[in-house]
Amino acid sequence: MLDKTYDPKEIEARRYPEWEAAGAFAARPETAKPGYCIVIPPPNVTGSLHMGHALDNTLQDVLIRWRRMKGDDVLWQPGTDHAGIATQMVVVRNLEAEGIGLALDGAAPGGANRTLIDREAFLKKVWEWKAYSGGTITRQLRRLGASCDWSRERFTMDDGLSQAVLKVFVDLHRQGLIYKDKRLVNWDPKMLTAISDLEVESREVKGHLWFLRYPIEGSDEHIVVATTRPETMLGDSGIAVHPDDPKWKHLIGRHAILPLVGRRIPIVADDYSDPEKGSGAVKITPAHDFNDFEVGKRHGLEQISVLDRFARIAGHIPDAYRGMDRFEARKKIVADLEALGLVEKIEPHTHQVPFGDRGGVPVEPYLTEQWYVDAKTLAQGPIAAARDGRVTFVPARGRDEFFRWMENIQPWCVSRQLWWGHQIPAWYGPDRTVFVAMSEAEAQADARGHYGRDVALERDPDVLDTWFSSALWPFSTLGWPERTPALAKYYPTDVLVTGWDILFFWVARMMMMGQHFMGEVPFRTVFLHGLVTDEKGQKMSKSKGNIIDPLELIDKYGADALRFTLVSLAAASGRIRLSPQRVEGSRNFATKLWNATRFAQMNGAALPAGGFDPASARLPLNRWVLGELGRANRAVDSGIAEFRLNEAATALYEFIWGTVCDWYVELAKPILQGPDGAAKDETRAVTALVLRDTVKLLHPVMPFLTEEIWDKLGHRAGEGPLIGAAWPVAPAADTDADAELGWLVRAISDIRSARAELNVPAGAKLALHVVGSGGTTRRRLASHVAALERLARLGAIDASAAAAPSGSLQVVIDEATFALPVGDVVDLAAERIRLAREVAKLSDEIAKIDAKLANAGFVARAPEEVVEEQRTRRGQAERTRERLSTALARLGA
RNA sequence: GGGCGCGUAGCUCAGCGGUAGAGCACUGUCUUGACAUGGCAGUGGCCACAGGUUCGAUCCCUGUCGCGCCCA
Repeated sequence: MLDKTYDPKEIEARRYPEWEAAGAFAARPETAKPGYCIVIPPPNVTGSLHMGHALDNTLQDVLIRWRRMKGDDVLWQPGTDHAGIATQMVVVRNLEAEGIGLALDGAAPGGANRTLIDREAFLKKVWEWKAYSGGTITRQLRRLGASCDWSRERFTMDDGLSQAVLKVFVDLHRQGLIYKDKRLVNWDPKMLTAISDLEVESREVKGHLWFLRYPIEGSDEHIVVATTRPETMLGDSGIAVHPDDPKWKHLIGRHAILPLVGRRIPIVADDYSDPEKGSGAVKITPAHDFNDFEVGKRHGLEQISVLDRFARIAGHIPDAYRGMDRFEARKKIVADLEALGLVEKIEPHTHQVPFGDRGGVPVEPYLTEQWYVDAKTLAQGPIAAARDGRVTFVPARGRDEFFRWMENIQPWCVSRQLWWGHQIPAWYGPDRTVFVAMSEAEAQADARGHYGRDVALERDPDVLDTWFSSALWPFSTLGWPERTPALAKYYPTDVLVTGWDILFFWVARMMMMGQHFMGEVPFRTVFLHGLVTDEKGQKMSKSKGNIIDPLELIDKYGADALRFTLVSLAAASGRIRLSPQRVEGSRNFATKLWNATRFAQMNGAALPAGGFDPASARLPLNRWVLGELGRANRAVDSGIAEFRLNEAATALYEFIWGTVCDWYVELAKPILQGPDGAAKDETRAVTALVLRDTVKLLHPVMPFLTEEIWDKLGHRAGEGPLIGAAWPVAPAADTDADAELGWLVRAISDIRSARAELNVPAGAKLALHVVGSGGTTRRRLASHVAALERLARLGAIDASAAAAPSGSLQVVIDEATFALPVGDVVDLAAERIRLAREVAKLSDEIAKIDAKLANAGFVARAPEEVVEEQRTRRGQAERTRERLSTALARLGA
């Protein structure tokens, strides 16, 4: 017997290790079963589970568990990525606490007795950290119930995956698709590395707009430029004005003399300048601004770097500023210009400033040599695949977003100035000739061929962007470059589940690499979901303090409740507002099923030894619920198959709570608690069957609860754990049984409504006199007498009364009028009002339908069945209204 | 500024050409042998606004207003 209350904590702690130990999550590539594969979007090894992970992985687990039950050989490939910057930061911070720093060129010496460690020693520390703390998030995924094949867990820095990274880099380089270039990058002056667009976040900053006057050469005139970054003026190499700007166009072709520096810089015409903004003239600093870089290229302007990698003033600049921090320099430069009378005005100005999301300081556009991937060329395959449907997006508009990005793609900067990551396999000769090779030995051989002798080679110190290795994830995790059986069976994978936010950064890159190296798309479907926010729709963030921790919700309500909630909300477009209240509701749903199971157990629900064929059920009640089970089965199945997981959740909720608990269980009580016999045997069998299949249907969404019930119902003994059970067959519906139970539900509901409305005491048993009943009604009354008595609180039933007793409450069900004498328990005036309102409601409906039918266009053009339906509805309403009017008349005016 | 999405019950959201739905909240009532983490019955909606297409529009089209996201 089940405990009185459902305790998710205890169940979940017990069930997961059981599954894992039994190998229930393991893929079996050697079997003949068709393969189904999802690769996990690898979380950062430094990460811990947040709500976004909870959603993403719940959706994946639903798909995986469902396909597993449908008979596929599923592989949910788990793992983590090495998160270059994040991990290096974490470890550096830990080392700092121990008084250890990195022996980086130019690193601040820090405290006097600080130890500096070299690259090799540092990497050892990182691996030590990983061994100790790197498993946090995978442990947390287990608490969520994720049925990943942990025996195949991968890490982007593993030997195999590193081998894949090497090969990809070397191959792309040989194919001319990786090259070195000097361009502007997002430079993090705190982390001292280039970072990707993804690692940059715009923050709104209250700053100023400085209007600076630059003297025009050979004249007393000045040109006024507006800038948010006066300190970069040291690197100005031109001024742009709009070609049609009446204020400045006369200066086009002239030169200005850069204050403080004395450089002669040209004034050029470029429609990048907006005459409406600022002063209409823009100072151009090609080495320190992405837009200026482009403008500079168009006009052949010099690229003058005036910052070093710490964002200190450096280069060909007046010595007065040398070595100053960029923000100090800003103050001094503005003060110096003011002293010269060259500051026209200063306006407060709010603007977007790019910050490094790890370092937390403003990112500097910085001119450096870096390694680039020719993304434009690699994007052609993915664009074609999305166009011809080899890859589909859910929802479909993901495809348009994908095109927009892919068609405007920029070269991808893949080098990072870090120690933790895949070191770039490039070696430089004494004259900086570069040799890219799989190993130092190969590079040496190449160098010997080039120079005609052995030379000393120096390896490129940089590492690759973490996304570079993540891009290979769908095939590197399956063993590539080895041709493993797993690779053969599971590539292309089936679905990639992720948020909109990394569609470009990750999905696009996996497609580029997958198609280039495997010749096939990495996945068939990209399933995109929204961002989880708090209940006010605010993005969760530490600084706002509105983070809802999934683990806290799991502790409080259970993983199943959290999963059910997330799946229910998965259709919400854009963002998913999660409130603990909603999770509480899902926990209540779990409790409801738990208690229905208790009821079944207490009433001897069990499948007969030889099994039970649903088609053999005789009782309309049982035939009806089996039909409903079949409908629920199809709704859940198609909901998951078509990625409308919220519809699957709704179907489960309605079936379990609305159909089974509210009606089937209640209607079955008289039988189960009545005399022994065929009806009782059948109902016990059907109850058991419904419950057995229900937990199967619910299992992908609520795995723990269902596994527990499955076990407690005794199925585990014969059939093994639920996780490995087969998806149930949907029983057929029976229209006669549907009609009969529909009638019964209507009769009970209508009687209950009337009673409640007239304040008939809940416990009062009323006699029922059915007037005008036809044969079907009389037969139905006879077979459901016990249910009616119990659920509608009735006493004696007269199925074919000649007339309604005076002082009756009256309810019309089809052709019959159900009269329930209430005597003086009830105020009959209230009943008259109630009936009159019912009549009025029907009259309204009839009038509406009449207006439709009177419309010649409707009758002529609407489909015949729609018109017919209106006529039928009108007829029914009319007949019901007549009977209600008669009932009303019977009460006297 | 460019692109996209969203305005449906008090709140959070489904639905998306032919009778407006759910959860939560709220009201009344019930300690009935599965369940008070519950039962039963209710209240609550010019489906943002204005045009258009259509026999018919919450749903399709156009515009307006409001909100959000992404890219500049």
